[in-house]
Amino acid sequence: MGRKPRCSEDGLNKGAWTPLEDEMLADYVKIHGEGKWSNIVKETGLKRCGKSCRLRWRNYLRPDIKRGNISDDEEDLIIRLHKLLGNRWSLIAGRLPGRTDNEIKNYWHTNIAKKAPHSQPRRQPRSVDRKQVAPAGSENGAETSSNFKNHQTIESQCCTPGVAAPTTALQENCMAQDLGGTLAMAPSNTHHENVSSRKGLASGDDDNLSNILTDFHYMEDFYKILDSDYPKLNDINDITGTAAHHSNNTTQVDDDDDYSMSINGCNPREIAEFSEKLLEADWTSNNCVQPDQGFDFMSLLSFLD
DNA sequence: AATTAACACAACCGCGATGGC
DNA sequence: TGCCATCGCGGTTGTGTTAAT
Repeated sequence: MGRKPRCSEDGLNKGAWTPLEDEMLADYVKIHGEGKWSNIVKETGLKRCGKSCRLRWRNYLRPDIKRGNISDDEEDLIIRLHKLLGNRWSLIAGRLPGRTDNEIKNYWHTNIAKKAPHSQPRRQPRSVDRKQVAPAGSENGAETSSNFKNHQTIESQCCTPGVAAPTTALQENCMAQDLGGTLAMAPSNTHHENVSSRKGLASGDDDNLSNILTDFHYMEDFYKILDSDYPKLNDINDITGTAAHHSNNTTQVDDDDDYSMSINGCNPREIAEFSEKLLEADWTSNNCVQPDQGFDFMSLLSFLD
């Protein structure tokens, strides 16, 4: 719907940015702030489309950008988050202070993906004319990029029509409490677009129960993927002191509740509450972690351990 | 030193989502 | 309610740099 003309039209510049263009863009943002990218052309005379300006600012000019030298810890976190989230680069970037989605995506393709046992090089050797390679979506093209798509990611689980996960209530409940609390530790601010808006993640709305349940399937895989120790969940119970009864008793749910039954003994209301809790953590914004906010990077890493 | 292959990353493209009118 | 402008995202491409021959 209603697409603007491409950047290449209207006599706008393309390709590498010049220092002068960078300066003009930075000056504009300094004065007007981020957003309203399309006004830049009108107000500054910069011959770039708004889209290009936004990208340049977000990926290159922003003052809090940390460039180059992705540390081992960061790489480890990227790998784990990728297992968790799939190719949701912006979400991954949101957990890596100063890193951009583009940078992480590039880093993944050039450094991490090729280390993966089952992955193939992203690009064809130069001897192969790229024009002859089938475009993405066709069988050949899909093969190249599907190394990532085929990853058994939680995202794919999320997108699957909701089916109650076959995990035990105890596991779900414990994971919920553990994960919810841990995620909440991450500094966050609100962002108009969050996980729920993109993927229909639960927001406490009864209509989203299936999504909630799917998300707990997600949690199950999450722990599997991260090689977590399920038996340790008992220890978590001891800490939270709230989940133990679920292992022995089927939770009763109010009759007037839309949740007509408990799911494997796990109270759906608790699931919903957890989901809300989960969503309190902003998983999308690159701004969620500012350099001066003391982001507990190691805490997140240890959580993922 | 010249050529070729591979890498690294900036930038572009198309699409979906969202909000305003 | 539908249209349009805009934004944000993920996938892909282009191109400069580096390594290998």
